[in-house]
Amino acid sequence: MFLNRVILIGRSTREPELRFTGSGTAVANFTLAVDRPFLNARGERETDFIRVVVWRKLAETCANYMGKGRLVAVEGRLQVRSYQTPEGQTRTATEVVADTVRFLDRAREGATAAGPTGPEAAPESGEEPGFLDDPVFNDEGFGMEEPPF
Amino acid sequence: MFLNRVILIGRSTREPELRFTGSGTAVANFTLAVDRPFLNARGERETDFIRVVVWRKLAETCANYMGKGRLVAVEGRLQVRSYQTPEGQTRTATEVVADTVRFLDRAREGATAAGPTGPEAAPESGEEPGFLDDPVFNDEGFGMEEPPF
Amino acid sequence: MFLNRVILIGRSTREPELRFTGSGTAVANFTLAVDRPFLNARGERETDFIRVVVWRKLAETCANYMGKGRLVAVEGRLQVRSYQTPEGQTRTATEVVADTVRFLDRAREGATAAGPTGPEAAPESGEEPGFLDDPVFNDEGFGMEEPPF
Amino acid sequence: MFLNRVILIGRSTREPELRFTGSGTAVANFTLAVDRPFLNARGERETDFIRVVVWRKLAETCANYMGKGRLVAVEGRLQVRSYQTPEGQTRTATEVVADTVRFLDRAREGATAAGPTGPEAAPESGEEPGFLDDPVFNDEGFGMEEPPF
DNA sequence: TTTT
DNA sequence: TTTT
Repeated sequence: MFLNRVILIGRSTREPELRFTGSGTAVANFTLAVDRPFLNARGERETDFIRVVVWRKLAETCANYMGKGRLVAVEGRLQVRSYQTPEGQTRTATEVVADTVRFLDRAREGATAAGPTGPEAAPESGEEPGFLDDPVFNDEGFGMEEPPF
Repeated sequence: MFLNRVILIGRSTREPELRFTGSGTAVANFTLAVDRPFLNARGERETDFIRVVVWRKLAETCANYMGKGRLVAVEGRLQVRSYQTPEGQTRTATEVVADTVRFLDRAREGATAAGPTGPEAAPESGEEPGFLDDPVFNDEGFGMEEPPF
Repeated sequence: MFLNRVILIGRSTREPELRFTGSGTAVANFTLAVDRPFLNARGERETDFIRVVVWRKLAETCANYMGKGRLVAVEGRLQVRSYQTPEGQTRTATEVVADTVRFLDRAREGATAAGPTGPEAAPESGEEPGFLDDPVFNDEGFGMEEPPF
Repeated sequence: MFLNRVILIGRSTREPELRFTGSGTAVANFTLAVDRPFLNARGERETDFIRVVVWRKLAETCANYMGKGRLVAVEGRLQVRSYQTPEGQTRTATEVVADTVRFLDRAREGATAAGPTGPEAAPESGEEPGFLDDPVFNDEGFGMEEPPF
């Protein structure tokens, strides 16, 4: 019996690193800076730095387009994983496994993320995938879902 | 710039412990067992054990009514806190700060949670606050919000 | 540019009616009674009666198991449709297109919903699909999603 | 027994109209254009036009800063209201009662919304409230919530 | 450390 | 039209 839904809007703290599992599945991690909805006792705004994991096509898209500082909306589920430290301690990692990522701003000039196939392959037109005409990316790839019928 | 919303349905793994800050604010922690929405490679269902924190009136309500195994819906925000271990290491704790908790099942006979003022004060009628007529608890207390006008 | 997510917990006001589109796709509608989180000026609790649409396998599951009065959690998107009245007026219908439905209580004895293949085919054991071992139903069928890897 | 949460990201179709109830409570309505997450059978993207209602301080803020075309994130609950047409028919209106609105883009030059005290009072610096330093508006006013302690 |  |  469950429901597990997380929705975040925040800014990426850095370009995600794309890795591959033993069986070749793409996976990427990034961290979202999400401001808290109040000021603390000293009148300062605090920020939660929330780890996000994406898989398959979505991992590749994020690696290509999510430069540092981009504003994104993320939907997913909250996951708590156990792992072993090199010293043999059991530790726990909590992260959002995202199934959808939306880019809410334009990529910046000279953005850090390389684009689909690296800097050399960037389209001359300067068109920026992941914006406007491709409003949403999900696990299955570029912005396409089965319509209701 | 932010949005940070978490919605969970799961079962409480144990009765929350009620504590108080130096300035007397009530706070309670509990863990929610939330099944994952798929079976793993071995055909087993896995579960995330997600830490939840509640404050003030909501902490007291949860301490009183959330026995082990109760099915609850929780709304809140995801928070990442840094803290020091006794050995002086910096570690990170991730938890849901809940602003609303709803009980979705009836309390069990002989439930572990004590009720509003302990077992001795349990109402004779056996009526179970937190169910039916008090369908929602929030930070401010028992199920009341300002209507739109 | 969008995000559109609705999460509801409420009680079904009646058994859904299962219909089929011209091309044979299953579709079902039901209404969820969802209490408002406050009392009105007269001290009464009000209720929103929210229309929900489900498609394909999920439509069949809901038709089979969602009797009147069942407590369910629904996830989906909010949709606004235009349609013509028989008198030729353009009207607007707002409904939640659900992609996930979870049953949060046990089916009642003598429930109205017929079960997978009608009353005659009800399993002798009295086991009630849609509960406990099949905790979630979605568009694709019975409670199975692709795990992360 | 209920949970009722709606989260939307879309663009405002027009400047909200600010009105007041008999007892002087501010209320404003606007419509959000929210693209659907798929293309229809003809390869076109469709859009839901979703009605939103805001009350009190949030109504005033939206009236002041939400020009046509602004990108906003909205959180609230789904409400279904009955009303009478001038011809005496009972009709139903479905809308999102927002408790939080976040502006996700910068106000445009020559924006339609008037600002806090009308066009004449617009700050010379061109600074745009509702952005960056005031990242969120809610029912209670300008971006302030009680911190956990 | 864990719930059904 | 409505659920508990």
